[in-house]
Amino acid sequence: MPLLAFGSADDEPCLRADAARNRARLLEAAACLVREQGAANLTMEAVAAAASVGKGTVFRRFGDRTGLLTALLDHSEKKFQAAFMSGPPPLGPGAGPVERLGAFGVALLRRTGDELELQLAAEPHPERRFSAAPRRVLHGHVVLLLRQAVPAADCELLAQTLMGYLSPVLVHHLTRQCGMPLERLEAGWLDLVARVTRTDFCC
Amino acid sequence: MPLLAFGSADDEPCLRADAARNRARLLEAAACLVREQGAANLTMEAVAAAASVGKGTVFRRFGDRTGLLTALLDHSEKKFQAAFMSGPPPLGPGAGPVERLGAFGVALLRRTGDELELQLAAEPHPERRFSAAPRRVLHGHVVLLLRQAVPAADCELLAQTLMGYLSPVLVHHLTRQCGMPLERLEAGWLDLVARVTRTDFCC
DNA sequence: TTACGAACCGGACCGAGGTCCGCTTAAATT
DNA sequence: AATTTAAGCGGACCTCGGTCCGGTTCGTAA
Repeated sequence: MPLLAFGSADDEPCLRADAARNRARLLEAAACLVREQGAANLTMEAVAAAASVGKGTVFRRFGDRTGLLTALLDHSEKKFQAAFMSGPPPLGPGAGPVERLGAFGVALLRRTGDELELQLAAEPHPERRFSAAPRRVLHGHVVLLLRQAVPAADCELLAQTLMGYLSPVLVHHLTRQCGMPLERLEAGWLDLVARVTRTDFCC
Repeated sequence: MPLLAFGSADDEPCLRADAARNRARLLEAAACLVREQGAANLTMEAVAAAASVGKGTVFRRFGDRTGLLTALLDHSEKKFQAAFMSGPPPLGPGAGPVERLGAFGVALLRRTGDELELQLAAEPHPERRFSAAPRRVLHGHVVLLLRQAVPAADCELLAQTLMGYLSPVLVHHLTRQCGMPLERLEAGWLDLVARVTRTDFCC
């Protein structure tokens, strides 16, 4: 019963030395291939070959294509999570929930705008689309903010609605296929947040 | 230069007799297989075999897997379109835009609830997800109603948001994976419409 | 009736994601 | 150093969506 040391630095622990080395080589090779020929054209076999590794190894380590792409996005993901969970306001704690919600969407839109290729290619299969870890974290955060802003509403559903607006496929469609500038999406987001969180039934 | 007669009854015209016959056989075979083993397990080769037809024929007729599944949904789709475009209120013309919007979502949620399997399996690839014909029709209708209800808003974006709430994958996740009753989704829709279309900045 | 050409057909073929299983090797134990 | 064992490895293999192209058939027009 071997006891393995913790992972060298950043991610999940307990990988054997050779496994960790291969993992790193695979990620590097994948990133390189994505740079060269785009994420959409990335094939698992090419990654394996570029890393001088068997195809099976890729799948054992990352599960499937989506898993590999997601791993490529992991760094940016973690950074973003840190920003809205413990960073400075208005994104992080310290501002009001509605203001944070606005900042959250704008920041996420910009990040998605940058990594669009990867984000699109990394979209999980329908069954996992809402249960994938990164999505759950973002969703949970939105729920949290909504509960503060509009406690009376069905925040689960509202959060799903808002998250839908920020989904990579929609951003891709609106910016690339419809030619909208990202600024319009940002304005749309702020307006949406304002409408959704309007709690008063005055008049 | 042969001139072909119009299609027998319902759909696109100008199919050669044998082609039309094969098309019908394929649809019937596909429907049968879906009934028997579920839409998710439907393979194109099985459909071709069940219809006693070559594989190439299936793809020539329907383009791809999504096209075939979409064709299976075509009847229900047309019926639904007729209902909100020229049917009785509150779904059809005659009621106010907000009321129609509410009825639209509720009706669509119910329809999706029924055909969930098929709707999921028929989801187009990311590039076409928003440009597929059925989606464009529904989206256009929502835009129309929104322009009447909230002319000052960015109705394109608002419509995308609302459509996102009604997307089959989300409905599947909420009802099947989270166990929410459809009624909750319907209530959520009505609330969402109310929030989004609230036009007054009183107080 | 015959001849013609466009539309159609079928199934061999390809590419890529994903699985499987016998072999190898890192690491803990003695 | 020798032993043990679970984790890791690789690449043959499978499935399935999608393409291709030589042969066939339908519909038309002479």
